[in-house]
Amino acid sequence: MRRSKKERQERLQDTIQTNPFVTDEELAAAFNVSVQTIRLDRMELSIPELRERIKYVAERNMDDEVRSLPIEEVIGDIIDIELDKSAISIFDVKKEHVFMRNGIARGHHLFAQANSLAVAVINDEMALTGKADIRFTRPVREGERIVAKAKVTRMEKLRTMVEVSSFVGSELVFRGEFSMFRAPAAEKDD
Amino acid sequence: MRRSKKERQERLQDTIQTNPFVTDEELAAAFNVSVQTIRLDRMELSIPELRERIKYVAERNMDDEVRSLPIEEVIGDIIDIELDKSAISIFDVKKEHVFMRNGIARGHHLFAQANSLAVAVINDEMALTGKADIRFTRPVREGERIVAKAKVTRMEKLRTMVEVSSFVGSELVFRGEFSMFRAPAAEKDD
DNA sequence: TCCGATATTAGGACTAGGTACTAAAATCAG
DNA sequence: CTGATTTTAGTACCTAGTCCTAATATCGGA
Repeated sequence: MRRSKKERQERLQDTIQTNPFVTDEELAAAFNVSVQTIRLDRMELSIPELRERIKYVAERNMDDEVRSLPIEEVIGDIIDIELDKSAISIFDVKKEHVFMRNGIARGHHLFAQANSLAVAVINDEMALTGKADIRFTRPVREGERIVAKAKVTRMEKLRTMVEVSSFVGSELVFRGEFSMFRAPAAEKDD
Repeated sequence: MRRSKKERQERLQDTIQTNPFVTDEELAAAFNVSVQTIRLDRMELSIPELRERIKYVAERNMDDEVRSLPIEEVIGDIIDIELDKSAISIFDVKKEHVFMRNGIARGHHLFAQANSLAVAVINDEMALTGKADIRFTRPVREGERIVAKAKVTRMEKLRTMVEVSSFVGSELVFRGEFSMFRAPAAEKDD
């Protein structure tokens, strides 16, 4: 064993994540183990086979042209959602999100996460932000994980109010009140 | 012949175009010919096999992801700026900025342009957004050009108020009032 | 109507990149 | 040193094909 099984599996996951097009054979060669070991690893990690991975990526691409607002469009990862009630997403602040000069996250990323979550929580064909009242309460830095919590506070015919609070640990870093328009059907075209 | 070979091949091309995920067997059933005929057709039309098609779509998707994710730098091009007074930037709404299903620009891009401009107009080492009161007055669509105009309305010791109005043509699409903190220089890192 | 050309179908051998399973061998940990 | 864990090996089978040969079906013209 070059390294522990655990480490290999972690790196495997990583490798496949960044390059879903890699075959078991290539992986076996890369990690210097047998193809069967790679397959066992994949099974333990529930990583589908090459063709399924490729298909998944391709399907997501197709969706771009047809389907409705998927999870992929949300900034940050939704970890919990109850439509028209509440939702939680996390967003890891990386180098590309901060000002170079001071390492502080640019406001629009926090806004994007919150706004995105406000859109996602709405249980309708379409949701658009009408108004927003937001407040950045503490700068967020690279490496920090922002947990955004959205709560639907009021639902009217056209307008839905969503309150989003974002935290790093237990500290509030952002708060926003979003007034969302919901459109049950298609166009309100110009 | 159910129909002419020519017609079948045209429809075949069409079918595969809109649904690259279809197998030869499914196509054979659909056109009521044998699988072999479909394969001959594909060959004559130089249409690759299912897996190659899927792979192609998936690869395109990978490219997309790499280029669409980072929201970097100043959002929009600044075309005029007078520090601590006013600034103007333009932002062209492209496919990657809109919701797939309705072609309407996602709010955070408008916010990002405005916020970015509010930061840029501040003549100091550093500027951070403290509060913002924003309003989306009209949906913006793919292909439209947003002109954001920022105006510094009040300057206090720590706080600077910036008003940003964004237009498409002569129509107001977004308005925001930003309360910016300038250069508390956040003692920590760098 | 028959003839040749074109079109279609059938079948076999082979491929990649797997799954699912069994079994043996190697390695680790107490 | 023993028992459990991990790794490797090998088999049969799968899908969605390729490539190739050969037989059959159908059409269009003299």
